[in-house]
Amino acid sequence: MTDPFDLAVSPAPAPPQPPSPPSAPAFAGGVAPVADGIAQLNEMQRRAVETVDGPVLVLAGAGTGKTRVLTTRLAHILASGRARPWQMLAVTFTNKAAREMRERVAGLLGCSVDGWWVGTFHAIAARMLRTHAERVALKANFTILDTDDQLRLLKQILEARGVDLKRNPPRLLSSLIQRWKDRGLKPEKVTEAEGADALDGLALGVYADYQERLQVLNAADFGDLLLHTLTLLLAEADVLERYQRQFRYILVDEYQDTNVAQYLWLRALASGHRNICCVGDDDQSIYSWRGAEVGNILRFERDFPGAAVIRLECNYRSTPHILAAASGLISHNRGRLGKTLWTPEGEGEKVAVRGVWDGEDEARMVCEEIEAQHGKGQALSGVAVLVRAGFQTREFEERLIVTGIPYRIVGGARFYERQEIRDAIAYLRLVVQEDDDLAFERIVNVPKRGLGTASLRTIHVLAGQAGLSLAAASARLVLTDELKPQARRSLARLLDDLERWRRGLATASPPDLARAVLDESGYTEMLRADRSPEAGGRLENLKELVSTIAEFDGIGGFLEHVSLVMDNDEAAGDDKVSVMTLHAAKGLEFDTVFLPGWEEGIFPNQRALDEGGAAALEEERRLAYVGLTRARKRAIISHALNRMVFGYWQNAVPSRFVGELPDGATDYVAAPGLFGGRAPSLDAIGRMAGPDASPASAPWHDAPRRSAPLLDGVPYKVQTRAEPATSFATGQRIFHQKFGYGQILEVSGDKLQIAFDKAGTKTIIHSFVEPA
DNA sequence: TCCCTCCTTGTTTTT
DNA sequence: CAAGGAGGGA
Repeated sequence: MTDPFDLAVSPAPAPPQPPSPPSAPAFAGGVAPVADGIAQLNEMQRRAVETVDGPVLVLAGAGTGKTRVLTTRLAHILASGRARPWQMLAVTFTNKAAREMRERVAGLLGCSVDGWWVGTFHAIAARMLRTHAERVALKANFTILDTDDQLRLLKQILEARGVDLKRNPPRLLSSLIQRWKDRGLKPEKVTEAEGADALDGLALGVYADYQERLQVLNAADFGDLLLHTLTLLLAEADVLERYQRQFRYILVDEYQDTNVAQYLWLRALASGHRNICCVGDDDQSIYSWRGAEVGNILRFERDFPGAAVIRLECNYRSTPHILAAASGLISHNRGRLGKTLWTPEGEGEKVAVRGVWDGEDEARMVCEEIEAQHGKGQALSGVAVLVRAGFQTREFEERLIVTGIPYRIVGGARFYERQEIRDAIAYLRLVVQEDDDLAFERIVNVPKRGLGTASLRTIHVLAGQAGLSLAAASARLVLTDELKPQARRSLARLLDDLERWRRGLATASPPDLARAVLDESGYTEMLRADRSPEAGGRLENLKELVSTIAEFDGIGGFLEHVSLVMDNDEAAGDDKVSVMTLHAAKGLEFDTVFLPGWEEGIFPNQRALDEGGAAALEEERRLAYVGLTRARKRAIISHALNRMVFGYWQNAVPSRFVGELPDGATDYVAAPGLFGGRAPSLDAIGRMAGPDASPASAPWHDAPRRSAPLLDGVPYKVQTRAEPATSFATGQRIFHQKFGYGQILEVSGDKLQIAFDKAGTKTIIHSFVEPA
């Protein structure tokens, strides 16, 4: 196995940067509020803010004011005149966190933060990459692929290799490739042994093909944003130097969630002045499945010797009982740095643990409790239902509707991932960049234009042979008789439309143009004609999309936003109950938190356990810890005894986590009639769900999937047909697949006038013809 | 080419 | 149980 850290940057032992000359503070108006802000901090927080130079690692437990420290620190550095705004780099993990940081800094300093380097890893990487795209053989206007594009591309590659898609689903390949990228490994960096291991070497080959295709398409996926930027920094000394010099201070949020690529990226940038401050909590590391390395926390002190380590342990959020429950639970984990959270608050309610009959009962119990709380004056916006996996939201949603409690599903099917939105975006992408083959494929027959697989194949063949984009190949094909008249006509129409819209880029306002595209393409009409229940909502979504575009400078800016900010920042202002996954809840807090589905198999999730073993169990436990620590006043855990899984009723064992909660902090109540009216002993639960308990694996986990025998397929090439055209002369006899034999009447460029013996006279591109 | 039906197959978590 | 894909018929 490769040690990814071998990629090390030469540590460029830059001279310790002298403290910047105390220039006039850039934010005269902001200095006083910043001083105020600092004055309100506790001692540890203040140290974390004021230890400005050199490497700093802040271990911040849940609810200890992490975000506050981060934003105050940023503001403090600026207000003290050590750096100008563009000399600060602040990276977060999620868009939500980035947004919050921007808002709070803007509030603190009383100025706009537009254009500052505050954002997610991906957004910042994209920004750097656009500036230096040509260094990694991309053009500055490269497309950022979404998951859907990625899968389609992989599917094409697999098909071209003749691989059985059922045994090697694109999703699996995608995640393997993604994992390599997370570790900062380009195809040539993956070691032989590891490459050969993954799907008998298939995966590595596909990875290489995939990267090649992305290059040709002038596209990058999410992983590439980081990977290419890393390449940039490691291979282009001048680029590295430029950014090292520019970013005098670096702040990193949610540091425990960084993956290897991100870590190397940070280390490269910080290796000169070493002014890097990372804030994280090992107990809240819940993204290892995405390549996050908690080890980065430990590595930090090694790579930045002399780093100041500051612990924030005073919790301002939760009651002692909630804190005790969370601490007790997390203490079952072995691999942790260890923190002791304490709170100045008084007693409060114990954590409620409820046993119920089944999922329906659970939803009913939750809704009744919400109504009761609401009756006592609890705002609904202070209530959250946190589930392990997305599909669990459904039964709550149903019950909430019946009960009439306003709610919002956070993060569910994200706005920009909906089909109609993607289609619309594909149209816009194609208007902006006609070479975008993936967008072309997506919309060429949506709405139906009679351009099915056969026509598309023809287009592909020509595109491959002539090295053209699909749109360019289509433009040539419509001048010939290669396609059926009907297909040819509608393809021509589509190309005309695109051309006209493209001209509109200069003249029409972005929203007007988008509306025109949707109407004139027939997309809107298609939805109107659709009688299915979703159609109405889809039209609504498109309207919303069009109005969103108005907020951006142009279509281009909008598309960048769409690719990177895939969440919809729903107005959180309304008084609604939030329903979301535990992952989505990280960084949030609520008065009342419901934690349903604490059952073996669901939480901890069986699949995670099967794949990740003991380490995965600890991550599940951290997830439980994250869930509990979201609660300010009240936490209600529940488990059902019967659960419908895949259409079958299964009886469920309470989660081992229930048994791990410290007795004194919890209050167990079983629904009347369960356990003969008495609570089961928590010991018993612990025993039932203990490490030895291995509940029957769900049916889909039975046997490890066997990989298909390696099909030594044709190496993937854009070209699907071999020979380049031979030259043709007037009068020559030729043969055509579809039209049969004929004689060439005229040669003009790559087009031939041919009199076919049976099919009449037609115009054909020479590559479809062979000498008779 | 498109539509319908049957069948399989699968549910983490997200930039 | 659902959704999505494959395959067959119009």
